[in-house]
Amino acid sequence: MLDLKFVRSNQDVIARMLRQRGYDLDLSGFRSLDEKRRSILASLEELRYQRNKVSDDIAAMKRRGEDASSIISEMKAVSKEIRALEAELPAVVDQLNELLMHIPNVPHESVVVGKNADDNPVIRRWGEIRDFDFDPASHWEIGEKLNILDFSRAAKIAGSRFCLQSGIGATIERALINFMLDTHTKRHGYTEVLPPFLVNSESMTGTGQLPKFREDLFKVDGWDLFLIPTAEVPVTNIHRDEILSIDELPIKYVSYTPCFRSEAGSWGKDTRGLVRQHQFNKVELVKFCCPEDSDQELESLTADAEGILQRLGLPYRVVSLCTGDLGFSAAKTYDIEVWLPEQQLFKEISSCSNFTDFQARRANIRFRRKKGRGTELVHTLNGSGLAVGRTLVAVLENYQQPDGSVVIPEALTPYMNGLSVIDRRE
RNA sequence: GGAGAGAUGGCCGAGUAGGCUUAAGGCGCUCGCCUGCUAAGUGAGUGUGGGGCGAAAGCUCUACCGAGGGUUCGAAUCCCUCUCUCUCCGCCA
Repeated sequence: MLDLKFVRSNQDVIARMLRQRGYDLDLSGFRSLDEKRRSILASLEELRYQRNKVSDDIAAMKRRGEDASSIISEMKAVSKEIRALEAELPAVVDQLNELLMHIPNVPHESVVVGKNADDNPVIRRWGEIRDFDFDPASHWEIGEKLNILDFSRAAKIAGSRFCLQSGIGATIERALINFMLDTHTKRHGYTEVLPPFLVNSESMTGTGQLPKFREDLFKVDGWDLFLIPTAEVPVTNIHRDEILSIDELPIKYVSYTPCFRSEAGSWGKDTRGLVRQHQFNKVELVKFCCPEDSDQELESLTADAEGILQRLGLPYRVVSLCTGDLGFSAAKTYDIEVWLPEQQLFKEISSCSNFTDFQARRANIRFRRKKGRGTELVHTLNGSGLAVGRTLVAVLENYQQPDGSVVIPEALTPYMNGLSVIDRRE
């Protein structure tokens, strides 16, 4: 959510921003709603002032034992007026908030203007794409042959877009999770958190999934609880409605959670394999920092995520999302895309974003500086570090051998009880 | 699930037969003073959101005592509903 005062005095900036993002949003009602709100507030506060003052007079008269009945009946009318205005206000405020909640964040000045993903500039590449002397197989073929991925039984248990991993398939998932958590806690200085996997609607609103993206969520029937689509939701909400001390900043959390997404609107996309599932594991990085540090924190957060791919020896590239491809709450986003040899393309494996104060305003997360009074909103950032399922896809496909076995990256073998090759077992 | 107790500022903690409460007092913090340094002492200041005035520093009004309703001229205080925490009992991985 943007600042009301900012929107009020920067209508032209907002309009240009909406155009660049490809949004069609009518803001014509904003000014009149805003003025209506302020005029109601002005008369309301004037009346309250009067009421407070006269109430003191009544108290004083009563203490002196005087008769106050005529003033009291006078104030009855004032109170009635106050109640009428109080009843009028919420509807106006709600409409104004509704409008504000649907305005996306202002892109960072370094974000290029573009229509869609085709306009995303590639920032850098890392690693060498392996030259296969055979036709590389897809991860689902590899996984089913090795007896570690079982999509048909998962469909029986739960339906499409689920996977059952067994034996080494379960172990390597756990190994990847532990490898990522250890790397981020020991090498990159993050604090590990294990949050609830179900959250209430306030939390979903705080990070922006509600009200706009309800369709993407699984809701628990009969409860105000949703399955989390990403650890970003519970972890960012850790500090909802808090005022942090500047000494605590930056706060860096790493969190493993399963993620649950309905994937409404992506029917027919990535229907096979692990790439797009209703449930997948993810290790997420979340930061809270001072406004002046968030540009740099985004760079280091992205580098931390890249570090995982580098240690696993998986080739990737980093793209910067253009205005047309940028998410609703983000001011700037780097996507890290890993190379998948079977499809011959780079596939998103991490998305690292700076939300500036956009999420913090909605979730009411502030901090106080040592000198100077008042509070400021923190900046929040997050990024996958990494999507575990897609990392497994990349490992299986990039490390496959002609005989159908898969070499385990060196960094991972300590987490695999020393196992260095996944082979067909009887 | 049953019975009881509770929720007050950054923290602790008073305050409920409604009105001199502008939410006492303490801790912490900030800025002074004082003393070789530290500690102690001492003086002042110190919540958040919103509105208005102002170039600004600031001034002023208003709301906020877990959340939401209600009673009243007036609610931290009385009534109702809900949420959460604690104690005991029951059930349970």
